Amino acid sequence: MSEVPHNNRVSRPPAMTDVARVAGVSTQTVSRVLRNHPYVTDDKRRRVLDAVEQLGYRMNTAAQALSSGRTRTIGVVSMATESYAGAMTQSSIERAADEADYSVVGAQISTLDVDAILSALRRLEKLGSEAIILAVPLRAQDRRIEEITKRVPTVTIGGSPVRTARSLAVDQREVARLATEHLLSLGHCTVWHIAGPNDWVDAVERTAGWRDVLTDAGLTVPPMIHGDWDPESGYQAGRWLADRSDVTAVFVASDEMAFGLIRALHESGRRVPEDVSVVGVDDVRLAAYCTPALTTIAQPFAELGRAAVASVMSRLDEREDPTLNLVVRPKLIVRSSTARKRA
Amino acid sequence: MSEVPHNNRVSRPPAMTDVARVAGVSTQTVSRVLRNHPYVTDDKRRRVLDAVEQLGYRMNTAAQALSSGRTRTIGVVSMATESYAGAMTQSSIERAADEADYSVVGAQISTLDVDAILSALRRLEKLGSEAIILAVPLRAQDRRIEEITKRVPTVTIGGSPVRTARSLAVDQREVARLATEHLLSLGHCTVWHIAGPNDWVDAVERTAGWRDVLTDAGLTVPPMIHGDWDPESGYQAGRWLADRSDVTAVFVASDEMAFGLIRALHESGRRVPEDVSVVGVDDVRLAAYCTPALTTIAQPFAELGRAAVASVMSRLDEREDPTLNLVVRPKLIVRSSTARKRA
DNA sequence: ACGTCGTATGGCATCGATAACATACGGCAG
DNA sequence: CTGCCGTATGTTATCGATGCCATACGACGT
Repeated sequence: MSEVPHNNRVSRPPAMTDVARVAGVSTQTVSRVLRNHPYVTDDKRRRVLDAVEQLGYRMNTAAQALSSGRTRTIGVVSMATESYAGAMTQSSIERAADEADYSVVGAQISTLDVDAILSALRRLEKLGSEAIILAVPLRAQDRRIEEITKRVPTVTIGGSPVRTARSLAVDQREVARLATEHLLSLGHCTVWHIAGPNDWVDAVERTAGWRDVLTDAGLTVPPMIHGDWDPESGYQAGRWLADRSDVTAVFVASDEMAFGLIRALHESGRRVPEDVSVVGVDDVRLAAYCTPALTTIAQPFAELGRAAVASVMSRLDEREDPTLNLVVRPKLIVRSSTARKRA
Repeated sequence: MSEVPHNNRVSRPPAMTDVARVAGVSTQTVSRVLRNHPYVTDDKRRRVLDAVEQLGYRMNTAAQALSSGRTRTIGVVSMATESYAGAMTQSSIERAADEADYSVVGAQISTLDVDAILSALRRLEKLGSEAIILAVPLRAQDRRIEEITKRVPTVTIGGSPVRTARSLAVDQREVARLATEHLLSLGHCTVWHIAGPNDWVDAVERTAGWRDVLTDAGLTVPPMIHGDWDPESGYQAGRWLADRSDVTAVFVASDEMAFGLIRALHESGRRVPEDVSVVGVDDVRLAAYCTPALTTIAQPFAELGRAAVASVMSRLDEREDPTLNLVVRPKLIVRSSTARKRA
């Protein structure tokens, strides 16, 4: 052995050989103890554990990954984690992974296109992610993406189903249906809609659900307005809607835009819910506390994140996927931003 | 060489030797090309790159980490990333790290105590994090934590300064001062305070700042109420405050609690801002769009996250820390929840 | 008494990349 | 013409852990 190790670190943290030497066993036995393999006597097991304790030894993840081919890491591709839904999902994924003793590496994309997603996926694959959770609202399917998801077990959350991946999502048409039917049931003649951006599946699905309900009921479908999820865009939409006295019910694709809308209506002297009923989506934490308290559709983000982790875990362990029959239902929460249409 | 590699994978992804063989050079040359080392002729460089392209080769991170001792990974310990502040910080860190071509592994803790933080830190260290960003509002100092931060470059965000780590934070006393002085300047006789939990530094600092301003002005310090950051706790506090007619100005330690408070006041028939002025902290996205639009103290979370990354990066590269003279200032944003005290 | 089996343990090659060292070559100063 | 130096490239040991195989030992059935 030369004086200086090739990577030039002078004093290195204890390695398995150190533990083995102190415990008077082979590295192989140390390895077995640490991974709870059978065929180790209690005596040696104890000596190894003592040595580990004494040296403050912790296993080198890189070496383990290289040798075993397993990284105990899952990758998460996401977008807009600073939004309520994004943050909730991300955070529940991390907690669930943590419980399974897996680490999470994130790859955030800032633009919603195939190239961005691809580069994120490639990065995660290179890092050796054993599984990937794809939590982007991508609509397009892409062959190159599917190639990667064929190699590494993938679950998509809320994105369009990649053919080769398991897909978990709240049914966004159902979300729209709940909202729209709630408004119709209050006697409104039709329901207006402030949609999210067209490249988000969720947005498109909500729009479709909204349109379906109206069409099925034989009602006219009012022109749709597009927002960008930001409250400001809801506000702008509201400025425009406030002038039209025939607007009495609006389904807004997100709570944040909904509050923007309500503010605009308020400023124009149209009261919510007396003059206009508003339903949002997400049930953000402030929904119940702003005025008026917002009627909205809650989505089980945390459950979705947990389910995503459970699903990929089951695939890694070659167990049956516990989420196969899982149905995550959106839920209408009626508060004070909706009311029966005035005569 | 045996037929089956020891880790039992049948067809492995291309390794550097494969690239070397195809390009007709040694692995060393491949390595040099990939890391832009000098002393490689253009001819070979091209052949290597071609081979890389042809094989779809990507370097094995685990092997690289093991061999070089560098993981290009930074760890982030955080709490409550589903809150606005947490999500913003986390997300800005990831973006900044990404630009430096570093990956981020997160370690979320669910309880705010030294043991939780320690185990998170240990996990990150074991994963080989080259640097750690400690974004928890821990108050206590702890020797075991400092031991780790001595080994791996650490920046704390918004936590109490660990002696061995660089600390970045918005001055929370200043936050409180801005809020309290704003309210006093509107003619209020004193300012009430809904604080955050006592184990959060930020909360304690805000309380201290609030108390200082009142004391310096020779005013009586009203009893303080503790919340838990959740809007509901602001609401509960509001139920209690609403009965006291001498309450005309409240500084709330977070926007979410502030909206809870406002709702409670509203329900009790006390108007904001006519009867009671309210200032929050954070400037959440909805602050400007709920009614009344909330006067609040904005904090530059994104800037803080970027600065944290810049700081640890500079230490890894042994450059001068660009954030040494960085001052991140909170900013008062006056909206409609505060008004001059009525005569 | 002896082969067999299950338990317990160690030796060695290996994963994929990098650092350190060795080597080969061409140009240029003396 | 020789020796030295900078460029260009290959060889080998190494990082730290694991898989596979060999081996050793005691118990047990025959």
